[in-house]
Amino acid sequence: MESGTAHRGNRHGRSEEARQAVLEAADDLLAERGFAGVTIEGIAARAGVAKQTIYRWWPSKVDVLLEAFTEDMAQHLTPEDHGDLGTDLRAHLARLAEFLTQSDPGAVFRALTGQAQHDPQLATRLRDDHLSAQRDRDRIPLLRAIERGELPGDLDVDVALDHLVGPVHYRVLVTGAPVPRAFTDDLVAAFLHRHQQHDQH
Amino acid sequence: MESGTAHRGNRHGRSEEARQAVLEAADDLLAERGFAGVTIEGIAARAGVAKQTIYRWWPSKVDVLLEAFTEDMAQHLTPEDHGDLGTDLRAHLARLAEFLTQSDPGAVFRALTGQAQHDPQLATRLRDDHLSAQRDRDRIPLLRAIERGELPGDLDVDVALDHLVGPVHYRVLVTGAPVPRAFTDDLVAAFLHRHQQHDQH
Amino acid sequence: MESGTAHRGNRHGRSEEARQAVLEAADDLLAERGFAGVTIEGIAARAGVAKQTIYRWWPSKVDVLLEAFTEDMAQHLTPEDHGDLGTDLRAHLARLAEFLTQSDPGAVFRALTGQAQHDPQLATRLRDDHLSAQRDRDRIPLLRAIERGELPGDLDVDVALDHLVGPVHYRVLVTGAPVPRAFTDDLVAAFLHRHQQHDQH
Amino acid sequence: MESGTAHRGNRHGRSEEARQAVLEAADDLLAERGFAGVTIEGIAARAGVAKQTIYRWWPSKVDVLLEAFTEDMAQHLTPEDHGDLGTDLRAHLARLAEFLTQSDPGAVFRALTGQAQHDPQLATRLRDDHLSAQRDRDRIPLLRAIERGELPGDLDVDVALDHLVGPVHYRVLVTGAPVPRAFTDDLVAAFLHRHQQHDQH
DNA sequence: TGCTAAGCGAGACGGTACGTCACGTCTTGCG
DNA sequence: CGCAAGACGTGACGTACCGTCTCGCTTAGCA
Repeated sequence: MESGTAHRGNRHGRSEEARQAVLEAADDLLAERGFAGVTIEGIAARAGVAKQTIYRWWPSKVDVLLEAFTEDMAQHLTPEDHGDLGTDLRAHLARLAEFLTQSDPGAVFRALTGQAQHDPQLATRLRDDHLSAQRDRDRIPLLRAIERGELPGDLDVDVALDHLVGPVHYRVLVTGAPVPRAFTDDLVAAFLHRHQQHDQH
Repeated sequence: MESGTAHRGNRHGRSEEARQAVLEAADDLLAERGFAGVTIEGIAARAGVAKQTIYRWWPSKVDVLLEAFTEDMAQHLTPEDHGDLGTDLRAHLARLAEFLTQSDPGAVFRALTGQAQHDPQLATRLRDDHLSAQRDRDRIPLLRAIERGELPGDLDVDVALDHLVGPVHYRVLVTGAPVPRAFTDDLVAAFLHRHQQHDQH
Repeated sequence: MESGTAHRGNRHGRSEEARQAVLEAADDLLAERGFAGVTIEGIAARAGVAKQTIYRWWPSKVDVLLEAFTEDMAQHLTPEDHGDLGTDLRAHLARLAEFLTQSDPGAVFRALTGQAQHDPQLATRLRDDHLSAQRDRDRIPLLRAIERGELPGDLDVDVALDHLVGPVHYRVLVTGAPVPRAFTDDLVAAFLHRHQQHDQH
Repeated sequence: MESGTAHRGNRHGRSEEARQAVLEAADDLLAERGFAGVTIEGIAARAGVAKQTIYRWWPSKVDVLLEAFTEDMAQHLTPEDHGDLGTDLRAHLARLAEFLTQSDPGAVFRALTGQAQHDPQLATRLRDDHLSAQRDRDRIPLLRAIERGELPGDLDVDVALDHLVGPVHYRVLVTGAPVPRAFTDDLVAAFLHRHQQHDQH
């Protein structure tokens, strides 16, 4: 885009080159030195970019991380359709656990969620711009199951979601315990046991 | 002990007066200005204490908050015994929700948990020194129920706990959604439905 | 040069405005509160300048004073030519005494010379960068007199200078005795008596 | 004195042991790290003495150094009587030069004189308590010469002294030039040339 | 084909907080 | 009652980043 040519200084708007360098530098610094080690000065130095260029396009360092984060999130965590609620949920929760505990964008998510505890504005932005989209994706298997008649039509989908993904986030953010497949499968089992007992077998 | 006399600087060690002033100042600053507004300089100024006195006894501001937090936590969140699992759990989860969302030490907990996402050492300390004690308290109603025969002896208590308190923490730390009594009661209902089905109806 | 425009922070380097404010503040503080009262923090506060700006350009407070001193010194203490050795020397020594005991830059000189007793590096710098230039100026009347034939060509000019200015510095730095015109005139008389005895009477 | 027994804590007055340890520690620190490296805390630590013990007996670190200095000074620099003014003066100035440039107490003298440029109170104390005694000793050869008739009775002895010792101090404190025997002998020669010309032949 | 305006790198600036050092005062318990 | 020990309030140190600013270079699109 932008005609594709690299350039330093022009009148066509921002340099895509600089933007990418900033996002990568921020990601790298987070991985290498943790959240506190991400500083505007550090990003600028590592990206070979002027501080002013960062301030021109991002209000703060969390915004840089948010943008870096956004690019990666949707690819992961879009649930597939296996035609069966239990299979869908087991697969999705397992992917969620792996995303949160293993992936680089998962690390960014944890850092941003941590920072959001200190910064209500960030919390709001994180929820509105990013988590709500993810919640929408999370909802898909349940809505499909309702359509299929596997779940009652009056199910409170949001509460159901909290029961399913809540314990996973709790382990990741609070106890630090691992989130093995057995744990996520058991969550799904509990959920199905409650809401599908009469339909089962 | 020590006959209770206040003293400022002597060979018996630290001034209890200064210690209390620091802890209170840190708590107040967290409540008023958030985690970023808690500063060693700010604590010192508000507590009427020298910076050096803080550095003498606490390695960092999170250690001050941790100590302040410890003093408050146990009082809250020790579950009572109503002789009935459902009643115990409903009461305990409601108290937990209220602690996390309404109380001052709950705010400290959220801040420390947030910071722990950036600082693995803090995460470890928080879990080992504080959360594990709370987990032990959380376990009490379940263990009592097992003794009473209300729950099967082979129940995985830790997993059960994650199912119960996980969604509450998830709402508090991630979605920011409120945690009303209906939500916690429903968590308990789901739990009882699964593990006490034979006794029900 | 540079068209003389003031500027605060740009790639051409430092702000002349800030530089002047720092030098003046340092001078003022020395005059008002003495050497111990000259503080980087104090200079910064009085000059309305950030501490970092001082550290960026001067390694220590003595360097600030040295620079402030340099600006003032040459104006004073450049000997005039009266065409006569005795007149030249009497005028020059009187000016020196007045400079050392009465003037602000004289106070800076005393402070720096005092500090140089504690700091050999400063001593070297003070001698090489500043005192040697002054010694060169001091030498002028003697060299002119040699050219005129008033003094023998083989006179050891450096030793002669020590005889002339040494007692003045001694009173200023050590005994604290006043240095009246009679004292400096007498020094000149002693000097002329020794080296011009054939011309006398 | 003090009954001679070493003691830690008693009611017989101060501990001579502690006093000596403090003076030695101060001297050592001055030699090893310079004036800025002499701190009350450092003296206390090295002497194995409590800070309070130092503050009890000395108002400041310069007082410690002053006391250490006093013990050494008189031994040096008491002029001998050779029966001849020129011999007396040449010997005395040579001893003075050696004291100032080579000896440990000479280093203390330079440090204290340096500090006196920043601290008028110290300057006064230094002059009244120490330099005036030395001036008295310096005067002896001249007074003896006046008695012997080698010098006129109306000689201004103080001015004469300044002419003799001033250039030596100037080299030591200001230019840092060496003070060889030739320099001091020449000072004496100049002095004798002026005041004894009629007696010479 | 030069003019001109926007994005860029560089980096100085006024600030705030950091964590350290030494100050001089104090309070205690031992000898 | 002098002493060792050492905690205390105070204030300056020198450093790291913050977010703002000014500058000169580079480059495209317009004149």
